[in-house]
Amino acid sequence: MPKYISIAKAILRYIQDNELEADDKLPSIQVLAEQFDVNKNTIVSALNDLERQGVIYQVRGSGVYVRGNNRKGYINLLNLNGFNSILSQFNIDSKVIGFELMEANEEIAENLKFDLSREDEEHRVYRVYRIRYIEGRPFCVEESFYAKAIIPYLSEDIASGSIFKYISQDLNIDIGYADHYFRVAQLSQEHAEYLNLKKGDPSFYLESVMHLTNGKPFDFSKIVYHYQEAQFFVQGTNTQMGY
Amino acid sequence: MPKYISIAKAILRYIQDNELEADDKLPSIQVLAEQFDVNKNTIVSALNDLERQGVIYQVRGSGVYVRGNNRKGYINLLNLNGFNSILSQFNIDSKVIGFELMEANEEIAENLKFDLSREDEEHRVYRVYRIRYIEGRPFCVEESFYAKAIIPYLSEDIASGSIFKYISQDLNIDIGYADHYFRVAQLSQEHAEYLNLKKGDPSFYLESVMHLTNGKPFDFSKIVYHYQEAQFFVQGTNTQMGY
DNA sequence: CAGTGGTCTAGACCACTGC
DNA sequence: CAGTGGTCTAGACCACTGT
Repeated sequence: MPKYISIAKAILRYIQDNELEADDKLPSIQVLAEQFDVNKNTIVSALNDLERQGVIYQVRGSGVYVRGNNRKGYINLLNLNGFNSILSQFNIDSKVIGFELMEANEEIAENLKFDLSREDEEHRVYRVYRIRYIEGRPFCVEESFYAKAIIPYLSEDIASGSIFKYISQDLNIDIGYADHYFRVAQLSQEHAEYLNLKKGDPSFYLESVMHLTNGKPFDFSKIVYHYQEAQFFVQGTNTQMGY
Repeated sequence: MPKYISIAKAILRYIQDNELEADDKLPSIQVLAEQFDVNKNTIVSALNDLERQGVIYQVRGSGVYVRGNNRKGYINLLNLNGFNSILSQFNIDSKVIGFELMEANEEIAENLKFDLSREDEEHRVYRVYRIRYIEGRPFCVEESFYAKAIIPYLSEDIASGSIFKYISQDLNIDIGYADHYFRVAQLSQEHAEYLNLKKGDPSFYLESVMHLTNGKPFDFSKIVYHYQEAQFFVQGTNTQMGY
């Protein structure tokens, strides 16, 4: 692991352990460089990483401050698949209600960038259909498709836990980035039953495509959230690049 | 403007002008450094910026690739307030239905971090209530509160255009970061009328707090989106910092 | 193994804040 | 004006990809 990442982790731990709140000041870059015995630029990299994740903000000429969110009960949308798993203070549990190895249909192929006209390509996907619970309450219904070409093995047992953890830690596959698309929709009868709601109730509908670090998509997911449990937040940082 | 920012802009323009698509390859860092006549590290900074914005992805040992196209008709959530305004290919129009200078109530004070017990502090905010149209269709109802201490002047006329542009370009105020909180809700009678929908219809409800680069919040907004028009996307990048 | 991205250092200079 | 963050350079070395 690069120095700047482990330093970023250490700073994050420092913030959490000392229960620093929003707008509390961190030591200066110079001091941090001395403490960690690295060059100033390495600290700058670590801080840029933390800034990007919404942990801190930096003010030129002044100092480095804790950004700290946030409202309780809101879930970081960019956190969903294990990304930036800071503050994932929730107990997540899963019940698998469908599991199979199947051929990709058109929708799946498009999102996972399969070329269905090629015979020599692996077009099978693991389909995982599960209800996820947060602190014991039904939270969302998730239908995920994992490219077998990239995820060679998956089982119902694994799917009942954290698939993300299995992929990144056991298979040692590097997850790179994800695209999330979402909108509001109305519940179908089936989804309503799983979520203890009524047909036609509003719902939060999310589609995600996850990619490896080399740009290959390996997971396409469709998730229907319980509208009373699903409260999200996203932290944005300006980039000077507008216009 | 820093070199790496203008280089990032140039690269983005290059991608757009040449209509590069997802997974197309960019010149190597070395080549870019020669072309722009800067040090390799400056190119690295520019590319990191573009990566953070979801424009490209980098593969070690291989090259730099365009991350590219999102689905059409989806709006970048982090784009809403002028952030990363790449691909803002929409015509946005506004009709002001309420405008006043008022005292902050508790909710506003909390979000803008006013200390209401202090007599010497400016607690007034500009309240802007407007309907926003996208390509002529009602898109959302927005109620925004701008801290007068930071935004000294605002008018109904300005509010009918882009307030963001006014703040950043005319007032020359540096916008730093924003927190977005959202969930699904049901429409009130009033909102339904503005959006040409029915009371009780599902809606996408967003609250945002925008901050200056020095961490001071200056805008608190509550936005109700038309559930058929509001389709969003967010691009996430993994950070190696999980767990 | 040649080419490419990723990290790190040492040092310089600049822009800004706050006393 | 001292301190702090922001940018940039020159150069070194490492990790990985693809042929």
